[in-house]
Amino acid sequence: MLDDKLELESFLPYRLYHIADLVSREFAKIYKDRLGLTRPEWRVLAGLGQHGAMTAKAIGEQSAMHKTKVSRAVAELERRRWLTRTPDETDRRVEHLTLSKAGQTVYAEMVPLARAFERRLSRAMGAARFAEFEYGLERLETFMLEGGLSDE
Amino acid sequence: MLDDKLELESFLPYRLYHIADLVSREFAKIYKDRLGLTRPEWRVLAGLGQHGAMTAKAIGEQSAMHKTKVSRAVAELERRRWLTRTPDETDRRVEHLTLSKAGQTVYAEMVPLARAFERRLSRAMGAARFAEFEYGLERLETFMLEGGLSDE
DNA sequence: TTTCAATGGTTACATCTGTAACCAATTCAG
DNA sequence: CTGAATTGGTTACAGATGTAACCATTGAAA
Repeated sequence: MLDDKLELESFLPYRLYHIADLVSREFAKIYKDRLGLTRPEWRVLAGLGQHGAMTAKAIGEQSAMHKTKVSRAVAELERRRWLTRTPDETDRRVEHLTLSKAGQTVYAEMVPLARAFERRLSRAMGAARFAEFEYGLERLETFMLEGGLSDE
Repeated sequence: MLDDKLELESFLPYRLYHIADLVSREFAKIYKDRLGLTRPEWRVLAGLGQHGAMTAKAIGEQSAMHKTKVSRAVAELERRRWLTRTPDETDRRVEHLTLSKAGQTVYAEMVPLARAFERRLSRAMGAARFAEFEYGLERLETFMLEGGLSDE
């Protein structure tokens, strides 16, 4: 290929972002339709369902969301009574968030949707290639979080 | 793993999106710092540099951007005199966009930055794994654009 | 022709996101 | 202790994005 041109379609950062976006939107369509969740709300629910009780800060860390995003998603889920806040006994800045019964029900619906979606992807790629791909992501993530930052 | 819980950190759509975001932001930092470009502007420039002259519509198709995003990025690049518009001879709705001299200079600066960044990723993953990973993306993309849509 | 649907592109509006400022509570240093 | 710096969390504001409405032009049908 010519050295003074760049083929956008095969440039990895572009490709990666584009495809991630396709996948994410496609999946979001599913849970938005059936459960009325936005992506941040889905993630909060996923965190609480998985861990039982978390602070807003912990949710942000686990799911890579900005604290304002978490704050807003939590407020909305609380409004729908899918979670409740419990003040921490010893540190009154902190609130522990837990899913309500209703929230647990929604979580129980969202898990199989997620599994099914992932299974579709895995099948489309082939299980072996899927695993290999996940490992590639692993490497990429490690690199980005560690060394990637400094110029070469 | 328990069947009624989902491990967010290893859920592919989440992982994929998160890592794509990391990569994209990291790369954006570079060209924003050095060239003062937003992501949509970078993509428009990439399209024009690669193809010479395009309509706004074609740019949107090549780089997977909504037409309003393209419209705004083009307006900004025009304001900086990095591209010019030429009305189509036969269809007066259409404008052909081309890089100005200044625009070509910026393009010439952005290409090596892109290559260098991609090379860093490739090196971090190992060339073989990188290629395998690209192929995985390929499969994923095909699936999303074709069959992925219908419920299983 | 004349009319009506479709197309390239821009703009108005609502929504979402991040930055920064903020509040209350807590911790740490002197 | 007391005051400054830190932390969990919310909110105000500004910027980016998508949806929908729009304008001008073209194509197709009657």
